[in-house]
Amino acid sequence: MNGETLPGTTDAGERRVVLHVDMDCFYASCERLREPGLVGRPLVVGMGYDAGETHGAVATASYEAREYGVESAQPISQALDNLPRIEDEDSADGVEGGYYRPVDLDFYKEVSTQVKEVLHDCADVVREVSIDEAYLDVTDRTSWQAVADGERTLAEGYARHVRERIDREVGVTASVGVAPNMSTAKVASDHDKPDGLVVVEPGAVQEFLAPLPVEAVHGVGPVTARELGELGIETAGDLATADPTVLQNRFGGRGREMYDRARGHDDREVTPTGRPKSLSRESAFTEATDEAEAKREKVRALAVDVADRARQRGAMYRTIGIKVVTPPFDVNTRARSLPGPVDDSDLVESVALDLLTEFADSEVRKLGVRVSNLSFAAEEQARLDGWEGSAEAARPDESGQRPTDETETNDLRRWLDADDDERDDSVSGESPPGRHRSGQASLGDFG
DNA sequence: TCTGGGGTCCTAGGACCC
DNA sequence: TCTGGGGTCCTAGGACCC
Repeated sequence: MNGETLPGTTDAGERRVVLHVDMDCFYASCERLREPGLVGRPLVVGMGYDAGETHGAVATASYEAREYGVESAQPISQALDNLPRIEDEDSADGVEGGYYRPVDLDFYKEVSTQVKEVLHDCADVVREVSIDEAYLDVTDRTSWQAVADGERTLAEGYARHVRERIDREVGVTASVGVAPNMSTAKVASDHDKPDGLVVVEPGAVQEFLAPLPVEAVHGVGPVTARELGELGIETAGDLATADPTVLQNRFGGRGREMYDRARGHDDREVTPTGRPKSLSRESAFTEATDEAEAKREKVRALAVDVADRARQRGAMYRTIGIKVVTPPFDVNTRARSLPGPVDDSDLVESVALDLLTEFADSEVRKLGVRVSNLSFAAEEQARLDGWEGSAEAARPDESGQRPTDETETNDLRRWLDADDDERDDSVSGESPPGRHRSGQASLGDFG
């Protein structure tokens, strides 16, 4: 192409080549990797499911299982109605039924790591979205240039190569969407699953999107789709030709966003995966309970879990919250922010339990604990070193701890020591002590 | 059909400050 | 006495995604 651009692609952004890689029913593929006998059979992987049980929900169903009406997020009990479990797997040949396995996230993460290694090898910038999904910017590795037969592009060949490498080196299949921007690539990868490859060239974006239902647009879920339907907007094409002012008035910032997406406009850069914003753990009761000690026990366990995970990832948190799901399915959240970032399991536990007291008498079906307002020690330290301009001030002393402001330290100490009533007063009355600047606050630091 | 676990981003109101 | 507006932080909830 000698550096020329196709008609209608004068916009520099249109020359980008973005891949969206979406692993096909990933959990099921992982199970088949270590249990090849499951290949070609209906397979259901259940979350909160134990072998032989009926509780939990479907995390992933293989395409063979989907034929029976088993869907993601379905209760296992319902999946079993649609697809009876094969009880005697050793003599299951020719027997009608499905195979059920509990989720084994650690194993799936190992497989995911192998896939991500291939992806990072194939692209300069990789944004990992989840365990089984990523965006790649491969503009510097390929282009939209047509190859010999004029019907394909270099980009398509490159995407094919990425897919084949994943299959060959890891042994699982992926669907790949190729487009000049992220949102279109995402829709493209969804368009032909499993084992699909859909290429949307810069000049063909609107034409590709127009006939799709609005739900195909990333960010449009069931609630928004229903509201759009009331406005007579059924397809992405309808959305693309709707009045953006009307959309904005009705949906706020999201309105403009879905309008742009439906038109195939998306100038977001593919940026590498960032730090998490929050960490949480949640767990459901087999049956809703109003028993206070059972609830407290669960919250304690979740708190310890979350705090552990935060520590493993080097995260400190300034906000601790709980989630309480009451029947029929009401989600309540409560949160409390601390004066400074901490890394303290006991504190997560005590704050979470304190927040739970409001629900002491409630019937509860599910509980969660979350930490947010995260900061990461190494990063924070580097930033502070830069900002404060004084490496001396920020350097850890011999005990490995950084010098801290004494007033703030005492304030935080007092805040932490205060019993609930006092703390409530200090939070709602006088303002709590100022944010702890060092970014290193930990209960242990003040003992 | 009584609904699993982990996230993200946005909105809206109130407190508080200038 | 009545009268403003802007900005930030916090909490709670909602929609969405995988």
